[in-house]
Amino acid sequence: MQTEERRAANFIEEFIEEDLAAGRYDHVKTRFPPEPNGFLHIGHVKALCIDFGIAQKYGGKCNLRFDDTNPTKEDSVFVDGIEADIKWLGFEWDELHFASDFFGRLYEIARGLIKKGVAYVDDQSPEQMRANRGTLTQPGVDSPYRNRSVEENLDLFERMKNGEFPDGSRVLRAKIDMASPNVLMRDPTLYRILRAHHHKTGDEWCIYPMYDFQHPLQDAIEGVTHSLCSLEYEIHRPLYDWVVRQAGFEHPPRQIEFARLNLTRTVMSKRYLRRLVEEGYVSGWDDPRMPTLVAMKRRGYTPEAIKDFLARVGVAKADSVVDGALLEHCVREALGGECPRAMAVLNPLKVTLSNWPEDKLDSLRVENHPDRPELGEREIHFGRVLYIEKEDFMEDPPKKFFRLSPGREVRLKGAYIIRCDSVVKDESGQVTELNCSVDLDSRSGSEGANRKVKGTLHWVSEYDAVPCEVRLYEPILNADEPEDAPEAAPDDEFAEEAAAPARDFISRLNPNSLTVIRGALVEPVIAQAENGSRFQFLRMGYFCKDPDSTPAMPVYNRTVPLKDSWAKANK
RNA sequence: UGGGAUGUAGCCAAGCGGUUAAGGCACGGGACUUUGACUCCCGCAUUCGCAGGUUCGAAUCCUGCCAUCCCAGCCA
Repeated sequence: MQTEERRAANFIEEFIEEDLAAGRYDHVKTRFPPEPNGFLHIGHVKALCIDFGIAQKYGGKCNLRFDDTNPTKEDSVFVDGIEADIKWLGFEWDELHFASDFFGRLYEIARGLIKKGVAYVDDQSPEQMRANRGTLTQPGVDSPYRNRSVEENLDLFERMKNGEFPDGSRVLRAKIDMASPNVLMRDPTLYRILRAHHHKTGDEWCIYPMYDFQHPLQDAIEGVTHSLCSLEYEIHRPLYDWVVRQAGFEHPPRQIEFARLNLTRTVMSKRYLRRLVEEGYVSGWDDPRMPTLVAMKRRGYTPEAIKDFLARVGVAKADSVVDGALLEHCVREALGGECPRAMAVLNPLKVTLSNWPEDKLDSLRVENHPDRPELGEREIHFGRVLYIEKEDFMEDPPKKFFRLSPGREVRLKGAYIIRCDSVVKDESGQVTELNCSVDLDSRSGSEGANRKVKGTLHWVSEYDAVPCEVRLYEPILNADEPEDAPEAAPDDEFAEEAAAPARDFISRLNPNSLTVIRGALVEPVIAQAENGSRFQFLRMGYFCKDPDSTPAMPVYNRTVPLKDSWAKANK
């Protein structure tokens, strides 16, 4: 192996190496700062991989910090969930912090800004503030309360804290520049009055710091050197720097922004995910169709697959939408070498072998993995009646159909070669059963098995078959339509809703995102496995046993299907 | 119409003035195959949003234009 010099893998690492080389920092410290208002999704994992990955690469540490400054949206169940998710991924944080543990210190820093004359209490209503903020093209105008004395501001701010004023009646603002072309710099709010029960501080506080005040200070307090965040915070950087500088920190952290992850046919906004859960479009945050980590875990994705995916996606500043096929590829690659194989017939078609004695049972040894003999073998049984996949039989097959059809032969994996002699149909003409004959000399492993046969099918004997529920998934959103027919966007005055796209994302939900198959038949190993167990169901994909399983009815989620060039060719 | 950012193949993404523009996914072709899987070969941008300019030489520098994203929460 040749020596490999450490190279910056992306622009963030380039910046860091420049900083290190220039002596601006002599170490690297990062942080992952979620708000505990929901579960982590794969978009967060991109940030996680960057924050933890960079700290590790440069011999530094990464903190986990909860930015819990808005008690109306946060809950400790999310704190627990996020911690569990990060551990599941295999990351280890250095220090664990809560912004709320620093409310006292933040309050003192705010008082310091007031004393410096760069923060003031504003009595304007939210409506007045909005009106006076100006627009993107017009400057704002100063608040009539902007030039209060330091003493009055100090007094008012303390009384805000003491609960003397109703919610929303006053705020603490930074005194910067109401005419700034960057709207965020037009005297941003630093503190608001909010009576809400906080998951950690309870009712101790009735004023809470805003993100733009808390976040940079918390970074500085923790000694973060590089504060990595997504692109939408780019405009906040001047304010971030302003706050840290005004607070007098000597070693200001450097904020660097990168593009967040988007995936095709995937909902990634926390607000929409919440809506899917609350309105019952999915069964919960861990519904396997969700992009959350709890859902991916339940579906059968592994931490390695997810991290590999993010490594392949890379880090850059261009807005992008990554093809979900890349994620699936990473999942298959991670599972392919590991998962034992077994057979499951999702949509059974009964096969009766005319030349096989009624009560004769052959015991067969089959490999658990084609490339890993150390994974051993298992025993399955072959009898007169067995089941194959409905889609593996066609009465009038097209060219290149290598499966079963009248008069044709096919190999049953690990067993015998059979030929279809006749077809049984119901009144409506549907094929309900096949009569086949076995080549008795073709038992797997024997001399007679050593001949070319068009196709090899998976199967389960009636003797072995255990009923199973199988759940198949597709992306939660429909494929993008070529033309986005714009729906009229109602002029709504609610800022909260203004972010909603013209077209309701609910109308884009894929009606086929979940298919439940109740009549599947599987081998005993599959039925008896523990929840969370993974198998490759031969030719059908990777599957993971769901916690909904009962002793009477195992339930499996399809993690991802196998590639299927036949299905593709048929489209 | 203000400010901040971004534009390299179907999708990501290297490239940082000097021979034929990395790599992955997707896609197409072939080999192998008791999984139409896996694996293995081969192919896949005369061109870097567009137009000019500088230069012996430009995806890389300059100018202009176009497109897209972000910002007017007492959310983060």
